[in-house]
Amino acid sequence: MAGFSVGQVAAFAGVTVRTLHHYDEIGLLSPSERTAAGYRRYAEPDLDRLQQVLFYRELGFPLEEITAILDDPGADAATHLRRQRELLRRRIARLESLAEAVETALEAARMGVSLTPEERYEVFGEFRPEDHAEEAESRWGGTSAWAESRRRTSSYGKADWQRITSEAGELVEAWRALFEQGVPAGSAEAMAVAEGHRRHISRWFYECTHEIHGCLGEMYVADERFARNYEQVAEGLAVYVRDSITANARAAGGPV
Amino acid sequence: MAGFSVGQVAAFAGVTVRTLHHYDEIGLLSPSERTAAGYRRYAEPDLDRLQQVLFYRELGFPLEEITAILDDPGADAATHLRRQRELLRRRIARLESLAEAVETALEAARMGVSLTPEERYEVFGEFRPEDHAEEAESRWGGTSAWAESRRRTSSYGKADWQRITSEAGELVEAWRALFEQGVPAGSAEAMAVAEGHRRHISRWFYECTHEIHGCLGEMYVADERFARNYEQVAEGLAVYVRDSITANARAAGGPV
DNA sequence: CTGCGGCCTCCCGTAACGTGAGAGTCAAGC
DNA sequence: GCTTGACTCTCACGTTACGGGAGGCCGCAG
Repeated sequence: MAGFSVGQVAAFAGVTVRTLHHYDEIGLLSPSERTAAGYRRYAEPDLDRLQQVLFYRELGFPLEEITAILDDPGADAATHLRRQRELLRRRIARLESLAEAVETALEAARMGVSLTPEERYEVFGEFRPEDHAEEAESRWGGTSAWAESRRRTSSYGKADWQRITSEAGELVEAWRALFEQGVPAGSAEAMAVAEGHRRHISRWFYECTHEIHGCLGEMYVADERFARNYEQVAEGLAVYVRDSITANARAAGGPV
Repeated sequence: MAGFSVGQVAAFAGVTVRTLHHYDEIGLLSPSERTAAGYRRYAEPDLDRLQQVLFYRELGFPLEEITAILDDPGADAATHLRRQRELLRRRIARLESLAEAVETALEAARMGVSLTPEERYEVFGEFRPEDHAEEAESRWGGTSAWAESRRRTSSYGKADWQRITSEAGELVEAWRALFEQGVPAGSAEAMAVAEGHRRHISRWFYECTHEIHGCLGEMYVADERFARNYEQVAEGLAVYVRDSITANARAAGGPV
C-alpha cells in the first residue's frame, strides 16, 4: 500500500501519534488520504511538510504561525531554506554567547575569583545589542516609531554603527562632565546636551519629538536596564539625564 | 528602598509580571521579602536565581525540574556551570547539524539539482547517529540492555566505530548477496549471517540473546526507519533479514 | 472466530503562562 | 489633602500544544 500509517510516521519522525492527530485537527498537517475505514495515510509530500513543521517547531514557532508560513503561496522551497538558515544562524549565535558567558563564569570559579554582580549581569540580563533588539520588539513592536527605526537601521553599515555609538558616547560623556561639575540639570548647557541627544535619535532612528524624548528620559530612570547604563558611568547620572531632558522639553514646547 | 519591584525585575529580565507571579506561586522563585502592603521585593540573590531559571528554561527544561535542580543542595555554582556548558554544547551541535543540512539543501537548490527523497530524509528524519541515540533513549531508556550499551559505547573511539560500521556493512552485504542469489532465508548460510549479526551486537553493544535478536528482526521490518536501511540496499531485504534471524533463533533455542 | 495490536474519535488533564476583573497602594501634582 | 494615574495585589478563566485514557472499529494471525 502506498503511504504510511500514523504510527509509522510518528515513529519515523520521533513524535507521538497524538501529535499527528493534533496537527491534523488544526489543519497544520492533514494526511493527503484516508483509507475506507478512516485510517490516515501519509504520502511523501506530507512527510516533507512534517519536516518543515518540525524544523520551525524546534526553533520555537507557534503552530499557527508555522501554518501561515508553510501555506504562504509566495514562498518556495529556497525561500524557506534561506529563512531557516538565517534563523539557525541567530539561534546558534545566541547560544554561543551564552556558552561564552558560562565559560567565563566557570573560569572565574576555577580561579577562585568571585564575579561582581555587574559582571554577572553583563552576560545574561545586560544590554547586549541582540537582547535589546529582541526586547525592544516585544515592547514597541507595533508602534510606528519602531517600524521607522527598523526601516532606517536596516541599511546601516559597520561605519554607521561606529559613528552612532561614538556620538552616543560623546553625549553621555558631556552629561557626565556637567553632572560632576555640579552644573544643574536645568541649565542651558545640560539642556543643550539633551537637545543633542534628541537630534541624535531623530537623525539615526526615528522622528523624536520633545514629548517622546520626555518619555525616553523617564524610562532611563524607571527602567533598570537603561538606568544601569548611566549609573555605571556615574551614580545619579540617570536622574540627571532625565531631568535635563525634561527641562529641555519643557523649555521647547510646554509641559511634558 | 532595597530590592526591586515585580515590574522592574520583569522589565529587567525580559519576562512578564505574570511570569514572576507564576514562579512565585509554584515556589520556583519567591521574592525574599514583601512590603507591608504585600508588594513583592526582589533582592540580588533572587535576581541571580532568576537568571539560572531563565537559562534552564531557554534550554527547554520544565519548571518543576528547574526547581529540583536549583534546590539541590549537593550542587554548587560550578556544578551548574559545567552542566550548563555541556547542555549548550549539545544544543549547539544539534543546531549546527541542522544548519549543515539546510546548507546542503540550499546548495542543491541553487544548482538546480533536486534531491531524492532519500537524500532529504538523510539529513533530518533519517538515521543520523545522534537522532538514533535520542530516539533510542526515549524508547529503551529504562531497559538494562540500553544501560549496558550506553556504558560500553561510551568508551569507543573513532577506530572502534569505523570497525563497527564496517562489520555491520559486511553483514548487510552478505545478506544481500544471499538474497539476490535466491538462497532461502532459512538456509544455513543465511542463518550463519544472522548469527554473525547477533554476535556483532553482543560484542559491541549488549548481551543479545536469540530471543532479543528475534525481536530486533521483527522491528527491522515493522519500523520504517530500520526497514528503509535494508530496503535501500535491496527491495525485500528487510523481510529476508528478519526471516533469517527468526530461523536462526528457532534453530538455536526453540520457538521465538 | 477470536484475540490482539493498531487505529479511530471524543474528552478530560496539564504546563506555562495570557488576560482581564476588581480592589488596594503610592508618589506626584493641583 | 485629595485626586489621579501608574503600579500592585489576588482570584479566576482562557490558551497552546499536546498527554493519556475510554470506548469502539479494523485487520490479520492462529
